[in-house]
Amino acid sequence: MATMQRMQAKGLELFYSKGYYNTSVDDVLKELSMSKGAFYYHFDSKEDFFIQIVQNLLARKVYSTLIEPIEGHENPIWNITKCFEDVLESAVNNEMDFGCLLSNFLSEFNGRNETIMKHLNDILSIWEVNLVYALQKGKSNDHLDRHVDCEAVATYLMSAYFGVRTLMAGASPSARKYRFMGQLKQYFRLIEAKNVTV
Amino acid sequence: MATMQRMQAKGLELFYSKGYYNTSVDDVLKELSMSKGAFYYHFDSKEDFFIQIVQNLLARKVYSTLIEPIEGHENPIWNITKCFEDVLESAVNNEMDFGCLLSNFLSEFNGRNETIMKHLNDILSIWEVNLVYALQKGKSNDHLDRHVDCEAVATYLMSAYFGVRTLMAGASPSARKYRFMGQLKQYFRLIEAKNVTV
DNA sequence: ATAGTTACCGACCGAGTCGTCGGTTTAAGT
DNA sequence: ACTTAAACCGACGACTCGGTCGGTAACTAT
Repeated sequence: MATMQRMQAKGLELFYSKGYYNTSVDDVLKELSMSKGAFYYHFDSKEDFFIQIVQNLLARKVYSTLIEPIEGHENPIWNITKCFEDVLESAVNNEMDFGCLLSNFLSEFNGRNETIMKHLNDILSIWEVNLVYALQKGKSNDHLDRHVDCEAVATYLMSAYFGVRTLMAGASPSARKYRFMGQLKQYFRLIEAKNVTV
Repeated sequence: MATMQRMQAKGLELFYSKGYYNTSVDDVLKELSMSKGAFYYHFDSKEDFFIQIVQNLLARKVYSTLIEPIEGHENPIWNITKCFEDVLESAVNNEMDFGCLLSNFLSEFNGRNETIMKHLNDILSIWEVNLVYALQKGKSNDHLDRHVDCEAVATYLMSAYFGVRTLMAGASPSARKYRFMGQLKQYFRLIEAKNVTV
């Protein structure tokens, strides 16, 4: 049991830094000083290994970093702002960012592995559903303008988040985070209660 | 000459659909019915091949689809809206989207190949510079509110674009494009002249 | 004691990878 | 007709990859 978890944790770490196709099973094993036999005792294949990681580690971490923080009955705009701020700050500090992982893996597997894409899309849609739900609750609590299209806002927020992570990977992450958050806050003023939107 | 260009065009096509690390030189050669000899006569290595493609094809296409359309003295907001609309529409129709390519490659090479990352970042920063310039010109032409932070808007727009492309790759691209563009237009109302922003 | 199960080892296989190299064709120059 | 060089061929080497398999040590049940 502990072995499986060690393998998964290290696997996620390497897949995160080098990508799935660019990380070999031997790479993972070498870092753990373990053998091929141990690996194939616990997992059917490299793909199975990855899917286990997605379900056990990625899904839970996306939940705890991107979904849980925006639950509750407070103003969803404030919650989402705080959530993005936190997660981007940890990204600046080179900590593992599970939302970014999701976005990277979506790019890497898109059109290349249907099975894995399905699992990733499941996580994506859970995030989406929860965002929409949080926004709708915000509407009924009079935090959001009642003309707001919650699905559209959710799509827009997910886009913006994925995009800024790609961009931050390129150069000057700190400056880009700052600029991005500034504009996001501007955007949020639009959908706040008391503003009229279409 | 013609041979090199055929190779590069096919190379871009395959790297786009399968990724760089997941496409072998033999894959490209097989589709062209050409030999290893021909390949290594024209290019030093697979990496050299890719860099040539980036400089010759990707850079030019990014220019013609994302930069040229927003040049000129008209309202940059209108230009950018139209530009994004067009390029996302072609993405919906499964045509090759060079902005998306840029974003995919940024993910794929991030932390894995410094040399290639440098070339990609060059293209990225050309796009950024031109966006900022177009926005600044819009400010002096009174299309944009004069309090707008052009760098921040550019960062935000690039983020949003990259993100929505990642998201559209997942599922229901058409619906997501529609929702995204709707919110983008809302955002643009904020930075138009006559609105006050911070 | 013995038999069975769990967890693990690591040599090995075949397929595929990038890149090399000796050789061939084609076309132009003299 | 002869030389030369550009363009191209494809077998091959060196290596990496995911995955297999026969073996083994430790523990448990009987």
